[in-house]
Amino acid sequence: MKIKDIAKLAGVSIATVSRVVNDKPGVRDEVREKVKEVIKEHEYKPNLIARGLSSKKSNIIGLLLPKFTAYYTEQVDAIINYCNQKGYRVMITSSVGRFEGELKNLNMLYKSQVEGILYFVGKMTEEKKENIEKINKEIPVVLLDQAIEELSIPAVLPDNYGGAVKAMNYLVNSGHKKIAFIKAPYYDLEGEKRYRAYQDIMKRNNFEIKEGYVQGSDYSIESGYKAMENILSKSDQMPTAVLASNDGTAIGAINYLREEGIEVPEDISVMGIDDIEIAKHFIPKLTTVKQDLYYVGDEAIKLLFDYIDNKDLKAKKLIVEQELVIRDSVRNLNDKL
Amino acid sequence: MKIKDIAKLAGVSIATVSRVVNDKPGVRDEVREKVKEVIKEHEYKPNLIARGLSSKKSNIIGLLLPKFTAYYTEQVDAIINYCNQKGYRVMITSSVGRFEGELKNLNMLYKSQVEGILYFVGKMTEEKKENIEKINKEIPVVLLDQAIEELSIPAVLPDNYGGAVKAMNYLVNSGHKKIAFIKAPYYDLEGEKRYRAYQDIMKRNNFEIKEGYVQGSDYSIESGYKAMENILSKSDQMPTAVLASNDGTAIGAINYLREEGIEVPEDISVMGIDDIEIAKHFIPKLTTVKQDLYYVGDEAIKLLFDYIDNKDLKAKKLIVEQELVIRDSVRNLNDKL
DNA sequence: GTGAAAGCGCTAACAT
DNA sequence: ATGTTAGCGCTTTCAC
Repeated sequence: MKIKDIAKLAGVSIATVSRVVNDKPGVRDEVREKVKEVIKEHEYKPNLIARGLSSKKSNIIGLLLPKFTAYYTEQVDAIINYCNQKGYRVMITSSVGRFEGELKNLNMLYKSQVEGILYFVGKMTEEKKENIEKINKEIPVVLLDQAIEELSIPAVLPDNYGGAVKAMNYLVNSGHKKIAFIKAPYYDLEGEKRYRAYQDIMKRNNFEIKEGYVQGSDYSIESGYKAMENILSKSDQMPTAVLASNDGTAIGAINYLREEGIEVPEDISVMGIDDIEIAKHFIPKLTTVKQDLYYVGDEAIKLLFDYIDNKDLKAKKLIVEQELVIRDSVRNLNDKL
Repeated sequence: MKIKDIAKLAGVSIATVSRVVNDKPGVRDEVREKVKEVIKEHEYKPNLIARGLSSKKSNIIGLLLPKFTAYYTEQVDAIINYCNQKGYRVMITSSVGRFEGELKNLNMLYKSQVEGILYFVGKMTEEKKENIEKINKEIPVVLLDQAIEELSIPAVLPDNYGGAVKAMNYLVNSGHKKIAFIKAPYYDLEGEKRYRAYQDIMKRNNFEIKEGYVQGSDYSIESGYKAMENILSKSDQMPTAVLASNDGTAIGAINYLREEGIEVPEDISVMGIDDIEIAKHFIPKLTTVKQDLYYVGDEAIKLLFDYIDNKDLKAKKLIVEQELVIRDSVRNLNDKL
């Protein structure tokens, strides 16, 4: 069934059918009803590809992810919901970490005539920056996870600096002075902000960052376990608390401590960042800083549509606040045990 | 840049450009090189929408999910990877649980001329069955999560019955006789199979399913907590082990037990199903049955392509085996403590 | 081996 | 208010 068939069946021209399909004015109610009837009876469904070609508007939003992991589900969920509800379709792409794949996928979206791209940056590189800048000249792009400081491209980011500050202040207010830190991978610019927050708060309080207190991770639970091991083995003074860059590494750290017979939070306090689902069910329930990822996704897609509607919009960088979630993994040293 | 511009620039016809773009024969090497050069220089990228209309082949696969949750990430990851690598794009859709939304999304995929649909069924209803049957007459559909017994539609399913049997046998071999069960939600047909396995194994061993031993859940951690509470309060004889329908409810159950001061696995053993990421990091490390979801997704997309290539293929229902993962949450009653 | 031309199924400008 | 028609950017016969 195509528009031509419906036109013939309804005894009108294809232009008229097109008008009623698209709810456009200029058709007598009587005729409109008749056409609608025929459409319904024959279950006519317009070919969106043809429509796209003709109208030069695809009604498709492109999504570009590095590897597809649980971290993205809420954001992607928000994006899909918003688009589907608005009558937009979303084309999703993931690059399994390899950069060539990412470039290929970016081009695929471009060739698909998507109206805008939501780009989850993941690991930022110079090459990537160039490509993003280039594509953004043709198609509106909104960045997630990481912004490009020097470029005027809209982005929505969690307030990682502010969130880490909140975490650190909570630790400090709970009486902790010897605080260790599990770092994000080096390429995560946003992770660097958390590290800066850690350093700033330590400095502001005149707490010394002892040797061995800062250990790296790749955000995995396993790397958190390893980092905790390093903190203990490489510090001559045991910390009373450790702030992990995400909940996963916090969980890994706790696991290591337990295996060593060190109680959390009695002996050492551990704090995470993210508030992933398991955080509130882990034992001890994880004290962390919440990042509302559904909200982040929602804001990002809205920003993208703003940007599509008004390409000249000043590129806006939206910072989403994080909020402290106090649970059981941090001990208040001011209290008696 | 469109094909016409390239043709002019290269001094050939658009047909020739089309041939080289699509790596088709019938072009002198010399000319082919020349055209490629021009394409490269001007970064010409073919408009896939136009190609789709002209060739009547969209190169798009549709994905239909109920709500988008962490459970789907691995499967979706596998699907996207496979498609992207094959030069296919994937259009993703999620229905936030509401059925009207699902029907709308199904039509959206249809109108988008997708070449095949991967349908994560979630909750099965009569209405849904009809719609699936109908759409499958036009577009190849492969079902995930749940099959429709009476319809000849390909599906790939985890072997939920077999998996639960493995879990139960492990419990039995570990000396457990008083085994409780946390059920899946009623609408999950696959969950029912796990329940049947539980009943069958209990019966085969002449173990009594005591009152209160079977409690419902909605798969959430919270509902597992609640189910465990019910098991304890409604049974006059405490079980020595409980099999949960998924890892989430197993974790909820363990949390409840710990709060009650009941040790796992010393006092009560708890076993899950799924092997979600946190399972191996939870304390105690969760004994469970592994369902390789990446594999499931991979098989599903392969099956879909088979189906697309050969629509008359006898609809195949692929059952993916599950495997026992022994960790620390089940006690062997045959051992001394 | 190469090009001209006829669509693909729509939308949108232009007539009427 | 309705119809005619010219594209949209490609692929694909069919001639040459």
